[in-house]
Amino acid sequence: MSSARTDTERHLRALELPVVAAAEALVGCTMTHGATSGVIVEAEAYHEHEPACHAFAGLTDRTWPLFAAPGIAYVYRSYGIHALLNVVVEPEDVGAAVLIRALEPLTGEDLMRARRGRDRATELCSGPGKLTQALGIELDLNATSLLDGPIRLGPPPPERPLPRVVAGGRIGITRAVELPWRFCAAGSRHVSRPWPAGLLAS
DNA sequence: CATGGGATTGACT
DNA sequence: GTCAATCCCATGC
Repeated sequence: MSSARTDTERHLRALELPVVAAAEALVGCTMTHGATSGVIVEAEAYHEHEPACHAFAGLTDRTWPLFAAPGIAYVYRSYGIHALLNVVVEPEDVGAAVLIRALEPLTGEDLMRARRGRDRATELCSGPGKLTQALGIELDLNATSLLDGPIRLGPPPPERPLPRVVAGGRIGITRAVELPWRFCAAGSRHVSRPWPAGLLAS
């Protein structure tokens, strides 16, 4: 695929892929809620067969959206404080999702600044808890469709080259840390953390 | 039913 | 670098 051409179906194709490929393919796509939107610059894959995934515990009151059809949001409370946004993928009855970890702000930056109480563009959406705050996403949007809204997953912005993607270990987990299931837009200043030296080119 | 910990962030030393 | 905030859920007694 040419990196100089965007693709209006990329987000839809990503929803049909296995979760690791989906996480990589979603980098460069857009996420929109109301007037705010951004380009995904960091995402991580989670799958029920590995212990860092909530779905590892099986089907529960908390995890059921992970086992639902691809294209819905899994939004959960982290550390009692933050709402974290995932894109559910893989067929129904398979628990898998892509955690959206960082966005490059595209529209509604001033509203993001007001919600976040921060000015610099790189402080608005550079973390999974930050971007939900910037976009106004809370737990009431759990299990809603990412194709019909209110939150919308969309294709990469037209006329923008797709980013090169680098892979590395996932952040903030204690189990299955060896899996290189974190994907970042190479060179982006909007990621949650700079990638370590060991990151592999994709 | 009590408890421990977490896919985080921001403030502070 | 350290640490508290804060709450839902899974686990174990």
